[in-house]
Amino acid sequence: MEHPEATTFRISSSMEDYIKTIYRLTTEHNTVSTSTLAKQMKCSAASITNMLQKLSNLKLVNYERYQGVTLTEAGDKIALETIRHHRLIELYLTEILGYSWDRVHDEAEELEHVISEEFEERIDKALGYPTLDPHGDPIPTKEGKINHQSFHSLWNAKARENVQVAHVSDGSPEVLRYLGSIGIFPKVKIYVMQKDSSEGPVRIKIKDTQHLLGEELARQIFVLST
Amino acid sequence: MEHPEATTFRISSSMEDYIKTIYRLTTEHNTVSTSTLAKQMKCSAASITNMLQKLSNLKLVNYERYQGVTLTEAGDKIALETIRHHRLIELYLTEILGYSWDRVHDEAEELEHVISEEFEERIDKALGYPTLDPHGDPIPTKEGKINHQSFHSLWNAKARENVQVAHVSDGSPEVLRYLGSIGIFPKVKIYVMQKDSSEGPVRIKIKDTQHLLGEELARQIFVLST
DNA sequence: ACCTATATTTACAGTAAGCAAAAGTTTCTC
DNA sequence: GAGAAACTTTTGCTTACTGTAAATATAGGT
Repeated sequence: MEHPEATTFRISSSMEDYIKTIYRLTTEHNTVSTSTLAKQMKCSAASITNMLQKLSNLKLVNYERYQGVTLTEAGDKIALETIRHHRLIELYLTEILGYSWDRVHDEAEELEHVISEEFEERIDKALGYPTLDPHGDPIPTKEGKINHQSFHSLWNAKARENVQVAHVSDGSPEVLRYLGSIGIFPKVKIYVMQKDSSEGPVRIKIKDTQHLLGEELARQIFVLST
Repeated sequence: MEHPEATTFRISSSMEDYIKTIYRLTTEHNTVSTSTLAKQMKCSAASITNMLQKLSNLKLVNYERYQGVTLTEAGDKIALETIRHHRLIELYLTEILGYSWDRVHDEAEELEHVISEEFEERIDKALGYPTLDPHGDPIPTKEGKINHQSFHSLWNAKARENVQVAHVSDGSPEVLRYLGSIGIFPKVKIYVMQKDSSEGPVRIKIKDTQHLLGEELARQIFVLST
């Protein structure tokens, strides 16, 4: 039997953004510090502390002063709902409305907080119940399940390896535009030609065309060995 | 030569809602009172005064204490932009996403404040640059032109008149569901059979089926004589 | 172990909304 | 045209979020 445990209080857009960011950062490190959050959210550390105290009172995060923060189960659920909205919207914008993939993030960032359950369901259906967003990131299910897959980044690939793009970071429009221009999208096959030192660029081949990618770029491309 | 006169300050969702409401009410009466606004916006008169002062400082409304309010040209422009968003979204939700017409208002009310110029353009295009929303209300152009047409309401129709539905009020989901259930939509032809006193219901025929409509309902249906 | 540098929190202040109650203005009525 | 009623504004307080500056806790180096 399910135990809905419906949150009775109102969750603001702002709170959703904090929770989403905490979710992302706790998948990389076990716990998140105030200053890390401040940097990510581009706001002062004091504001972070303030919000963490509020979220802690609402039992959405586990928070002890000076000790960093993690999400509670309730917080996790909210994070996944918000991420589901975000990624469904991103995919809808590219697939149905013809957006280029570097434009969808900012639009989704706003829309994700206001769409209704019905809107979510209808675009999910229109998209054929997809599992990946335009950048290759998994879309959580309505029940809050998500496929955590840890790919290695192209930067760590070995020379003479055949790989397939799994997903790319969706943070920077410039990066996405460049990657698109050289044909890097999820599912695309790449041959790693050369990877000399740990500092020099990686040389790759996509459909017979060679490219050199610097560290910053290569680190944002996540691949699967084939 | 155009004179863009771009507003440099930030217009909040809340301000857009006030402006939209003032717009609607000034088409019915020349000037709008604080209390009328308070009733429409379901908030206290004090809050209205407060916001009118703010909007007045931003030169979006003409406001003199105790004397009611109207929109300035800049305010009018914002109202029309917001209404354009609202109506395009409503139409998109019904035409493309399959919403029933009684569900679209609340969703549009939220979305209208957050969509980008690009979103607006893309749904406009997807809809084939439409001019009417699902309730028959005109969609302002991007330049802020709108077809003001004053129809008479079905309540004032004469017996033995053939009329065509032009638009219906989109305020109440219950009303819209009922009207939909008896086949009343924009463009539909109605024959007014009987209209006795100024109080009794109006008897109409739609596709050989008769219906009786009370005053409150009939007043929300606007028609064109044919 | 102590002292300093860094990280975090507290305290206080500002903006944007909102409401109730008090005070002020207009309008209606006789 | 004076008083009452109705409406509007002012005042003062509340909530939500954000920021700066000062205070405090933790952690690293010797």
